[in-house]
Amino acid sequence: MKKKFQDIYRQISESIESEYYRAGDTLPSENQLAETYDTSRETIRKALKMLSEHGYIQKVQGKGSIVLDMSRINFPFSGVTSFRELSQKLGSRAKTEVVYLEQDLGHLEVESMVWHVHRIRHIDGERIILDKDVFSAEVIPQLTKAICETSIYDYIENELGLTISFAHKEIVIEEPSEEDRRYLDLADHHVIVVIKSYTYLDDTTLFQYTESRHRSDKFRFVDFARRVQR
Amino acid sequence: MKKKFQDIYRQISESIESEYYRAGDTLPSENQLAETYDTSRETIRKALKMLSEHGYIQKVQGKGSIVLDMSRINFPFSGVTSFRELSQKLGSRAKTEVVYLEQDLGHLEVESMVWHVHRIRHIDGERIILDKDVFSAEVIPQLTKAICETSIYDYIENELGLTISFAHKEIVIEEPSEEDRRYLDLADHHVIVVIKSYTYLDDTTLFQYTESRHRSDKFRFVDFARRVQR
DNA sequence: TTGACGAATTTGTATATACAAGCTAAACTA
DNA sequence: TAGTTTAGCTTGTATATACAAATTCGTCAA
Repeated sequence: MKKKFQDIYRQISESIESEYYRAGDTLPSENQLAETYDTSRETIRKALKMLSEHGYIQKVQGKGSIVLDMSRINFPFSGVTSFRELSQKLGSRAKTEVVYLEQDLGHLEVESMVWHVHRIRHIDGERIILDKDVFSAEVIPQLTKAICETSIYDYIENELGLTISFAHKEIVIEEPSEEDRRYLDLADHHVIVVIKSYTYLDDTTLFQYTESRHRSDKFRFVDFARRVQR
Repeated sequence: MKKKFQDIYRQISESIESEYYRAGDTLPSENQLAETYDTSRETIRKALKMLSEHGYIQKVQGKGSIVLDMSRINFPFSGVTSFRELSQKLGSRAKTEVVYLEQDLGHLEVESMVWHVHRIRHIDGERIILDKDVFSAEVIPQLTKAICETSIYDYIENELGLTISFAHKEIVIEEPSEEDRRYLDLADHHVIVVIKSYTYLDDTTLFQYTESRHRSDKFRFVDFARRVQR
């Protein structure tokens, strides 16, 4: 199937990012867009719903769809994103170093075989982030240093054909552990920002637990949030 | 209008929270639900979409809608939420103290009249959070100490009839300022978690800038996030 | 001039139909 | 028995229609 509404979403979001539509502008009406893209109004509405959820536009009944100012969202950390995808924005400034890779009998929801991966994320030559991952070996039978250095998410989605779907995340502040001190360039920063996340596949199986340990001065979390209705 | 799909969302979400449907269960099919609630399948789908976005269920094509384990989300901070709404979960353990309330010519997107509100949030008798708000006086003509002590959001939505819609948020770690030291019980915690947020109304007007300054040991950010498609 | 009213436009909700795509389990075949 | 196919279920996408609700703006009247 074509997934027309996703194509339309992509086209309009690109038009907003390239500033063909500017912040404050009103998009063409749903009926106009339906004619432009030779489709039905409902399909347009699905695309606009996505744009609204991702912070591109605000819909106002009776008025239209107003383009929002996306420029403030310059570090889209929200959502489930891999360091690989993030580092593409940083370019050559980011590097990954695998310091530990083992398979053993561990605990991830239930007792079973798991992979342990510890990685140091370098940014501008400094060791800023320590990622400690636990992966289910049932889901990921094989794991190599090369995969860990590039992108595990890429491997899971494109090589294994699995679909990563959602995550529970938690951010807390901790004292640096002995391990943090060894692997990170802490200087005189005396706290660590820890992002703990449980990541799930399409079929709701838990396949990853991560502790992403950040040097506090380099940590920044940016989010776009809609008010939830009660 | 009735907004059937919201009613259905509420009913099903309550059924999940009361554990009528348990984690791992499959909900009745969309066609069955449509018959049960005497409505069309599209209306059911809108309700299920909301449940999915809020982390209640996971939809799997060809299989059904699987109930997720919500129990890990015990401090739903994500989304745009007021301290008032949060403190309801804390019960009598939370208290608000207004330490500053002034109107003057300030800067919120453009030079105009604004309200400045500084509030200390007490939890279990300790001064944990310092909230520094800037409100547009155009949107909120009148503001009293009593309103600031209960809930400004409540006042805006129920008294003024305005609709709070979305926010840009940013979380960073900072050194405590002189003000932080004066107003908070910092003990020997030497960093502050700062949540900066810009909050907007329905019609995309910016009406609030907030710096919510938390003692780091009491800070916890919990989130449910779906993987964004590219 | 000002206010009230109403028509036109825009988004929101509800319903119906059709077919595609993915999963499961029964039926079938070698 | 073991593997394959198929039928029937599930959710996903696309389309069409109808009416409700909110906004905008022109028209009309006092």
